[in-house]
Amino acid sequence: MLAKPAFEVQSLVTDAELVKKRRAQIIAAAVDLFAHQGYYKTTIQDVAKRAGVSAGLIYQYVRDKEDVLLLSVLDVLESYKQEIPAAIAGLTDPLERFRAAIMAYCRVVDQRREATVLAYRSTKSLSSERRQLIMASEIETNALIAKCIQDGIDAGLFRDVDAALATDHFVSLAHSWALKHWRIKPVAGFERYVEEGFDFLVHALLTEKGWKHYRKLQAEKDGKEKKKPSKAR
Amino acid sequence: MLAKPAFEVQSLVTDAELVKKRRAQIIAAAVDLFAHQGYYKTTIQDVAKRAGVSAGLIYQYVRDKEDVLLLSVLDVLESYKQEIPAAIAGLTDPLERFRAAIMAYCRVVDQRREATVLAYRSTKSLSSERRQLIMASEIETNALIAKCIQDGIDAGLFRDVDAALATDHFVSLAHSWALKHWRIKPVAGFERYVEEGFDFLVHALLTEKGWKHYRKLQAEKDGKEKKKPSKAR
Amino acid sequence: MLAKPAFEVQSLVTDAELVKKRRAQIIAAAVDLFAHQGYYKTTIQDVAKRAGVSAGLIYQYVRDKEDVLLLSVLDVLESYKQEIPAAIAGLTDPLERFRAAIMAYCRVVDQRREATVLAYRSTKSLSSERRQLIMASEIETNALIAKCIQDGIDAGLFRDVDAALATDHFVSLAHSWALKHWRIKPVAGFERYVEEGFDFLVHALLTEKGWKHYRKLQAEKDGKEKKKPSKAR
Amino acid sequence: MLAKPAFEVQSLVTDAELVKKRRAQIIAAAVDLFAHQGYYKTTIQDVAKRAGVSAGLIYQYVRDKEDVLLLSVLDVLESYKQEIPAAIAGLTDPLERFRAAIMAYCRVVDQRREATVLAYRSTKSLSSERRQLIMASEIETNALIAKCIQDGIDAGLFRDVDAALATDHFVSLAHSWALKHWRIKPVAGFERYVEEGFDFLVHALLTEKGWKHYRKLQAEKDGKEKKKPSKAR
DNA sequence: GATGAATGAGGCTTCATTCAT
DNA sequence: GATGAATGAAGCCTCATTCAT
Repeated sequence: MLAKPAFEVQSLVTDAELVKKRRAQIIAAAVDLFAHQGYYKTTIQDVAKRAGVSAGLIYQYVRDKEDVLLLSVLDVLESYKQEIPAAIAGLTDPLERFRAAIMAYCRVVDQRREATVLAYRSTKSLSSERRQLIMASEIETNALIAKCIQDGIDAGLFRDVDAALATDHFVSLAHSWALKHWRIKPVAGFERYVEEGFDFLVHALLTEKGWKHYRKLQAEKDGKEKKKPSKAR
Repeated sequence: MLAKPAFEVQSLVTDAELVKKRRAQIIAAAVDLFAHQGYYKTTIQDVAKRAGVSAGLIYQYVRDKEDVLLLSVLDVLESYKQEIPAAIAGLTDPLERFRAAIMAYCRVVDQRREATVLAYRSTKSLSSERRQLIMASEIETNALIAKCIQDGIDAGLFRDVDAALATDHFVSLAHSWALKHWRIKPVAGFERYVEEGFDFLVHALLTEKGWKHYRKLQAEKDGKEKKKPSKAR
Repeated sequence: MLAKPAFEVQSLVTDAELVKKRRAQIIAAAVDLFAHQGYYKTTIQDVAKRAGVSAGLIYQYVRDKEDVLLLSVLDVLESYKQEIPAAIAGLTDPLERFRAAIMAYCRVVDQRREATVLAYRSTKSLSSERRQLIMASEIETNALIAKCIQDGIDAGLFRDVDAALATDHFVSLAHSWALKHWRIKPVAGFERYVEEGFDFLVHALLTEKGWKHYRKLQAEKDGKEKKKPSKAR
Repeated sequence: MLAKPAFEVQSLVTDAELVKKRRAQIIAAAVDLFAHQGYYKTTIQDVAKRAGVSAGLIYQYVRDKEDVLLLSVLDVLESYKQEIPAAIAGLTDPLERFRAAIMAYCRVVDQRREATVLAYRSTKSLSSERRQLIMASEIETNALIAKCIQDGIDAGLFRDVDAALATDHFVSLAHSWALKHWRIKPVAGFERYVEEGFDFLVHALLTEKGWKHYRKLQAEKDGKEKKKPSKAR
């Protein structure tokens, strides 16, 4: 999924349509391979073979191997920036919006679990210049979450905490699912992990007023679903 | 700091004392280099030079380069297992113990920030067999925290949550300081990050009874320190 | 300047006029690039871009990259064969003709200094078959000079030396200006280099009779120019 | 022949004796291959094989392939700087010394004909920094010749010409033997080429006094040798 | 005739590992 | 036990050449 073209990376090929197509091909192969065997253990030949192109071709679309990594990581991060807004579109209640945003974040992390780990591990392998792009993308995503929290604060549902710092706890929730999957999965499936994780953290955020609202929403949900009552109350 | 010898790694040299000394030498150099330039960009020759030994020597104390990584990461993780018990020794109050444990965790992460990132990034580079050792170490550390939480639950100070899952949120707090340092540092120094982070998360844990106790402890602390009142209440 | 079409090089294109035009385009770009960055550091893509054509096009007018080099070097050598006869046309005095020939040689070398160096450096890079063409061209040029010397000998102005061997000294004069430019230029500009160089070498050639004639010509020239009296007498 | 160690090129190996030996090995192979097939057509693997070492080894003694070229060319140029002083040591007569110097120059060029061509062709392939070293070496050699000429001028044997410019003509004589060998060899063997070449050029240099001296030396030589009377008188 | 995307062979270089001293 | 020179496999990247459009 090549969300937003990383126009910063130059290509020798001029046809924009082709560049987009080829890059998608290359990045799809690269994300897959990098995520599973790591950046350094994956050769450009591997990527080429997986993408069904020649090794030389890759160098018509990226400058070097590191560029492939950059594009791969950006591709993952861009998918966050796509999914979160999509998930909260249409929702108006601040608490619901916030919940939906976190759930969407967790969901996309789950869908691209290995890729998320890749993004985590590989940023340091990039040149400082390229690392900036990654960081910028991460900041953008965080801003989406922070906005939800701030809206909750403004609505009196959340305590008046530093939205940016609070954001990190929820972001960590999503990331940890990928990073600590090996440990968490055995004790809790994705659903329970996310539900309980959110429930736990939101406890730290809700005001008295927020509490009532939260319980009402839970009740509605439980009514509809009649299942998975969270253990923590 | 080579806490507990990773006896699993074989050495050609028999003198245990010498093995310990040489490994400490090698690992100190390796952690430093791996943490700053990454595992793959660091050569064995680099490590040898930094450690003040010959490249050949290293192969008398480890099987291959990956062993050096394993020992390096274990070294970092061991330091967690050392610091946390040391920090809570002597404390009896469950809340105080828990707080001290988390603070110690954060502190050691801060002291070895780059090394913590190394541990995070590199686990996947290890062979599955070696990765088990890392995971085992992490589980041990987590158990230290989980025990504190369980004690709090048993004392009626914390809600009856899944201690293992709750542990993760606090562990993430410590790890995030290293992983997201570039983003967090500018908005909050270590002290504030840790204080507010703990305060935020503990909100999600405290029972009514726990609340009163927590406030009393805070008051005592503030009384002693008369500074840095946390913004979030 | 594509003096005489190197008809030996085959082209896929049949229209002779077009071949001539395209080759001139390609060679002009190639000479420039080869001369400045060397044959091996110049890619066909470079040449194509400079010539304003596609890389594929070049292969419709030459067999391979070496052909481009051959044509480039021939182009340079052909310009010698053009300039020298042009310079002595109209002159009848053997000494004047000789002088004019050498001066013309030096001048064209000066005008295409980098290209001359290219011709020097690159002959060995060509296949033996192609090298023959280069050598043949050089021999032709030398013959032009040798003829002048022989005429001088026949006129009793020059000693009865081996014209072919004597030719080399004067040819070296011209070539050295290009080859040793970096060293000579700082101590002597083109004018002085050529004047003194010719004056020096012609000393070795003149008979008693030639001497008188030479001095008369110099006097006439000095009379006209009233400047730059050569230091060597 | 590794005349003077090119200390400017760094090596990873510390043992100076070994560096000298290995470099000699590598350079001998490289000069040979570069001279015959050209720098770009020769691979490092070729050099390694010819030198009887592994490809990796070479990189313990040079930084990159260009360094091998630099050392190769310097090696050739250094041999000039060795031979010329050796040839004139013991001689006192300025004309004899000059003659001996030129003859030595021609002789060493003849002995390392292909290598001389290499030096000529390859200088431009070097980075500007490395090219400086080559130029410096060439200037040193020229200074040896220029000194001889100046001595001849001071002794009243040679005309008062610019010694540096006159040097070039004689240097060209030596170089041309290598560069134009394919053309000259068929018409004149080395002996005749050098004898006549020197005789020709020295004509341009001698004063009346020098002339007499030169003829006397020639007579002595002819008396001793009773052969090869030069055609030019 | 012209284009330029695609190919893939091949070279330079690095570096984990070995082993003779 | 320690050294460090030597090895050689392997990877990134370039670029001459081709060919479908």
